[in-house]
Amino acid sequence: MAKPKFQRPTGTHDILPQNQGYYDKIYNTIKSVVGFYDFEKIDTPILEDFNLFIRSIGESTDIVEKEMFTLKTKGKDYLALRPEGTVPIMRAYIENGFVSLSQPVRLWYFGPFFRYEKPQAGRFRQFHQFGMEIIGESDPIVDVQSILIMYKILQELGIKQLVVKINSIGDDKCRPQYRKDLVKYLRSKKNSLCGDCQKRMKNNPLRVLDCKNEKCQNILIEAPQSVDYLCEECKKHLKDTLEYLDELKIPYSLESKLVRGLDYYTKNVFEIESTLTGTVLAGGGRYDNLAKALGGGEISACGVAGGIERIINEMKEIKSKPMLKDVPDIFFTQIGPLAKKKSLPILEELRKAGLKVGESFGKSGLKEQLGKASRLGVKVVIILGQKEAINGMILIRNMKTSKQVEVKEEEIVKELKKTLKEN
RNA sequence: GUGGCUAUGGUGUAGUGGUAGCACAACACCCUGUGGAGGUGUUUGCACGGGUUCAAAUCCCGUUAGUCACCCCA
Repeated sequence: MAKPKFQRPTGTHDILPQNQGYYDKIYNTIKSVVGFYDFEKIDTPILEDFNLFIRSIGESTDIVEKEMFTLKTKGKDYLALRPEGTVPIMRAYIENGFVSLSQPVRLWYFGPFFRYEKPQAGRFRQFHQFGMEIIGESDPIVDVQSILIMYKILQELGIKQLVVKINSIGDDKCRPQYRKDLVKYLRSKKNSLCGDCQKRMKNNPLRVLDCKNEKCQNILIEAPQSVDYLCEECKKHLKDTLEYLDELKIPYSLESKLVRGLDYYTKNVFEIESTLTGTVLAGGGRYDNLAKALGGGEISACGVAGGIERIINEMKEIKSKPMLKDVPDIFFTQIGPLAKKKSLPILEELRKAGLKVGESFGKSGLKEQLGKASRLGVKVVIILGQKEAINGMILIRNMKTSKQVEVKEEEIVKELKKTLKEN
């Protein structure tokens, strides 16, 4: 590397032209799928009140404890770069009075998010997520719709080897008892747990469940499982969810140790994983307590979010093609100063007529210009030379047949359309 | 926050202590009037800072950055 004076902050990326096609393809795929399911797009600010996230995500979660980008404004507001999408949307739902709309409200989003973490595969400080939230509905069928929609989007992007991992972590009625028994069990084995887990036991005991330390995993084999503690309501919710999934023939596995790091989840939590690479491409769940935590009412909701960069990695892995750049059909060449002067207005005329035209005005040699046209693979080249410019004529060259005709300047649009049609 | 690995033109690479090379790309000219070519030429580099040595791209230390793993997560 030279020694650039400035470089990107750690964990951020320039999305280069050659990668834009992936973002475009994902965006368009989402748009077409969620459009069918009647979702509407929402964009929330990238900056939010810092406390919004503490209230909702949980004070002792990693996201809040160490992963937020925060800043103080000149007016002394304490703000944070949004680390995830669900909480701002719930805030917007409450703030904009969406309770009075017909429920549920279905919203989707696509945009950048920020977490102060050490970058590694599929994880950056600025990354992109998209997601869907269904707010104001408690029926498990919308949980399944969330899963289905995400599943279909991934499939339409070419990612077919997928499995849904699902669990229920209960609600306010049944989770406290489970937590109590789990802590009791863990405490009895405390000395065999890893250091991290001893800490988690206090702050966030459910998190011990997905510790990857082998010793901890061995201890957890005997640990109480959340599904055994579910109250009638949560149990039915999970059972219905699984039945709907069976009906859709979506492969899933019940993962008693799946928890997820955000405090606002209740009942169902799930992840969609690539069986090819083992990467979690999307995750989500139900969050019936979030609205209340933010000062709204009792509002049931459910959502799912996907990581764009992880999906792009996966697409590259399986050679799923990005969206292709659309190339012009026509290329404009000019020779001589008079032709050059006339070329801009003519080009404008062509643009207005809806034709896509390439050019290389900086070049003067016809050979070079034709060469570029040829490389682009255009079908038709317009040649405006000195002689033609004086006579008010213009040449249309068919690149396939190498035949060219001379037409009047004012008939250029008509003649071009005719030539394109013939090809 | 912890640990492993890596760092040579724009890109991809060779160079294991002794003259920094190759390919592609870019640009210019051959060439202001007809096709992806060719020829000729030009530009661009050892991440940064220290140390060892007669001599460092090469060995050592530090920094920075990248990457991978842990933590956590999309």
